[in-house]
Amino acid sequence: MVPEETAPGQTAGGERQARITPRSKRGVRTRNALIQGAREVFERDGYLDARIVDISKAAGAASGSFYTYFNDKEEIFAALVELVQEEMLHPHLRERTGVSDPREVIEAANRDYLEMYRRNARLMALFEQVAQINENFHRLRLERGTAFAERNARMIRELQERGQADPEIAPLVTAYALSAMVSRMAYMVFVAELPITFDDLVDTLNKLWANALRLKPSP
Amino acid sequence: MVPEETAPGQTAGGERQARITPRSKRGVRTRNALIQGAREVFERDGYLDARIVDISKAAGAASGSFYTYFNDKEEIFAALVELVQEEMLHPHLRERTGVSDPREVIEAANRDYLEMYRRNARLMALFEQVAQINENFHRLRLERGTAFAERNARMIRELQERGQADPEIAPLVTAYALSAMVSRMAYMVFVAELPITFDDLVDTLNKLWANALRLKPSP
Amino acid sequence: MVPEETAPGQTAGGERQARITPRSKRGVRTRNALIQGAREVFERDGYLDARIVDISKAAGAASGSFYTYFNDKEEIFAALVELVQEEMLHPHLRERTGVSDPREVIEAANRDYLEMYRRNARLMALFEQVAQINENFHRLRLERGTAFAERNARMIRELQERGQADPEIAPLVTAYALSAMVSRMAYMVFVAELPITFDDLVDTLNKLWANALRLKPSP
Amino acid sequence: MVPEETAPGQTAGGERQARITPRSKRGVRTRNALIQGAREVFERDGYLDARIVDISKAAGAASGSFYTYFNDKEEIFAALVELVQEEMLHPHLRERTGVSDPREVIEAANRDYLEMYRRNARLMALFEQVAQINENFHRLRLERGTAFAERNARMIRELQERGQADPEIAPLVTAYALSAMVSRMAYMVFVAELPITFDDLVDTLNKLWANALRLKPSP
DNA sequence: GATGAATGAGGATTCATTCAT
DNA sequence: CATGAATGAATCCTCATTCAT
Repeated sequence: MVPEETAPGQTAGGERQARITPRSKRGVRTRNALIQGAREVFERDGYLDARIVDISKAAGAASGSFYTYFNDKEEIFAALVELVQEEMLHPHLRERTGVSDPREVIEAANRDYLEMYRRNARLMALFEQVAQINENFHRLRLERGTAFAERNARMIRELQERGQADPEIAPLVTAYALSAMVSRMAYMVFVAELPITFDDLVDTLNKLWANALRLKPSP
Repeated sequence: MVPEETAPGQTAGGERQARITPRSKRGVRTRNALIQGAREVFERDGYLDARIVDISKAAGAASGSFYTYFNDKEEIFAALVELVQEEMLHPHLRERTGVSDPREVIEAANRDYLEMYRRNARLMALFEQVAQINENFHRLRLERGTAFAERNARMIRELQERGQADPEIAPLVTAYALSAMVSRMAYMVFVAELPITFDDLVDTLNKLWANALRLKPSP
Repeated sequence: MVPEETAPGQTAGGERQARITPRSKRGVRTRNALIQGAREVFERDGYLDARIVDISKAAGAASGSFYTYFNDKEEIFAALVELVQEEMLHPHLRERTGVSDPREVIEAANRDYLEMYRRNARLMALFEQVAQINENFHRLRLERGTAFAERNARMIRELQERGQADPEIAPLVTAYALSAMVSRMAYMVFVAELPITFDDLVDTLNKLWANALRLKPSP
Repeated sequence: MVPEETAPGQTAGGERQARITPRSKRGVRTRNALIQGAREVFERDGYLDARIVDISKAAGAASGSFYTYFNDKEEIFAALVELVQEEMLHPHLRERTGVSDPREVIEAANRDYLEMYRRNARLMALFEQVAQINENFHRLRLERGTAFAERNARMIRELQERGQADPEIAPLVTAYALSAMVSRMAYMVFVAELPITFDDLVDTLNKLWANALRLKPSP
């Protein structure tokens, strides 16, 4: 029950002269190589120390080629984010049809999120960093988080109405807070490498969610 | 029940040519002016865009004077952090002797933290940013957080032993998680300006803490 | 009585790898499109800011195609000049056979020149600019001007011999000077948009010519 | 009787971050060295091919020092123009008090202008070039020319009123045209090196002025 | 100690020209 | 012939750091 706060999809920010979208096969190859190169360099050096030349070199291209497809670091970062999004959310798609026990839904969502985070730890660290550095991505992440929290808040409200959750807690604030808890812990364990096992993390977070909402125990 | 994760105290990082500690009255004045200038510029432009010249100018000093006292931006930032620490924690000092109800202790601590965060929002935003940018401050914040979480974990363990808290939850992970929740929410409300009132924030976070730990209700 | 100083005909400059002269119908079409594209872009952006890619794009061709026909910007500019020359001089062709009164000849020539300049103001501005930028076109324009001035000088000398013009003035310098006056005024009115009406311009320049040469009044 | 159209004095164009005006003696020296270096390089390579590094090098300074005082080539060019102005107009100041014969006034002015032009031919060529390249200087020159022409037009009108000049010619257009004639000829002789002697040039231009205005002969 | 100018390495960006398809 | 992407040399510009006064 946490935001996919990490993966901005829309273009973040204002445009300058839009660079081309490759028409030829070769163009597509180069553009992709650049994005992969960017990923490599970003993950290795961080956003700030990533230089255009290095990205190009990592892509096996000349530095000028970078500008065929992107205006600057921010733009290729946005492209990377977009590309990586599916990749990251993919196993999230495992169908949970038929699952109706709220506790189970929440637990599965948390686990999925944490697994995704673990798989993409370096990338998530990068997103975290860029959100602190770049206004556009900062905003984007907030918007994601908001959309997500509103969905969760709706769920909490329903549970309250059905008498299955603590009626005293404010749904929206709660939704934000519990998501924040999970995503921040994911950061601390998988990026900052807090020595906590995956299972302890999942278990504890799930229990905390359940307790916090005062969910009725599963039958 | 949250970390003072924000205020590194030891000098963060390795040494180069140590700059002077001012002896003369004039020296002290200049050094302080520089730190205040740094604060001004950091808060206005962010850590990355803060230029040494601007800091010096804001301090009414020549850019060369900067190097009389500091080696670089990182060093003056550390000095700023050190200076600001007391200022930030000040009203935290309100004595809570005699308070023994755990719920009350927790609620007071959360409220204090959130008030401090609100008062120093710009500075906290800055610390958050720098922790993402600078290895040394990143590490420092983790250490703070760890020390803090361990203290909280101890408290949780004691409550569990006294039968006052859910025995199922792992104390350390829980301590980390709940602190993370509070500090992250502080960021989102006071820095990102999520439209949530202060009272709603405090209330909800306190309830979530209490629920999460399954504290027995206050008598 | 002014130079067609604007339209270089010979190729201006040295040779490199000579590009092809199109044989196929398609080739002719592309080459012409490029020249028209060049005109468009030159007039819009000026010579300096005109980029090969833009010229090609304006021609509906790929940037590589440019080099099938031209080596560089200078070369296509020369081609443009050549092409445009006829276009510019066209109504100049109005026959003035039988006209023998020198004053009338001069007045007609001036008027024709000024009309041509007005019609092609953007192009003339461009030529003026390029002559200041490019050595070859600079020289070319001088040569044109010289040829033209010599012709005019001859005319002046004849008038002097026939007692119809001031014998005191040096024919060649005068020829240069009066031409310069007319062409520069054309620039100032039609390019720099000095607020002077066409008729005032023609009239005054004609009177100044007549006065300067001390032509006997028309009978 | 020609414009000092060549020497813009006000700052030409919009500003960015204004660079410093040197406070120290050393600063003044460097700034001047840069302007002299600019002059050297501009005269040698032309405005377009002048590179910042070369200007700095010619000034015996590092390329970064350039930016201490100027934002770009345009700005140092403006400074050069300003500096050079007095230098150029200096002997122009020769008092002509007591001179009242209009013919004499005109002849002296023309001669002064032509001498100035000859002395500063390389610089004047440069100004001519830049006026064709740079919008701001283009405009500036026009303004100068206009102010100048208006003064001359006034003089012509007075002469007409006193019956000393051809009443048929439009004063303003005439003023523009005759100035244009002189300045353009100066360019052609001293820059383009048309093989005309200084005396022939002065004499002829003076005669053409006198004729054009139909000045009464000097007594 | 303070000043403020000088330095120059470092990185971004453009665009003419080439060349494989 | 046409295409359009790739190349990389050439400049511009910033700013941390040094240093003479």
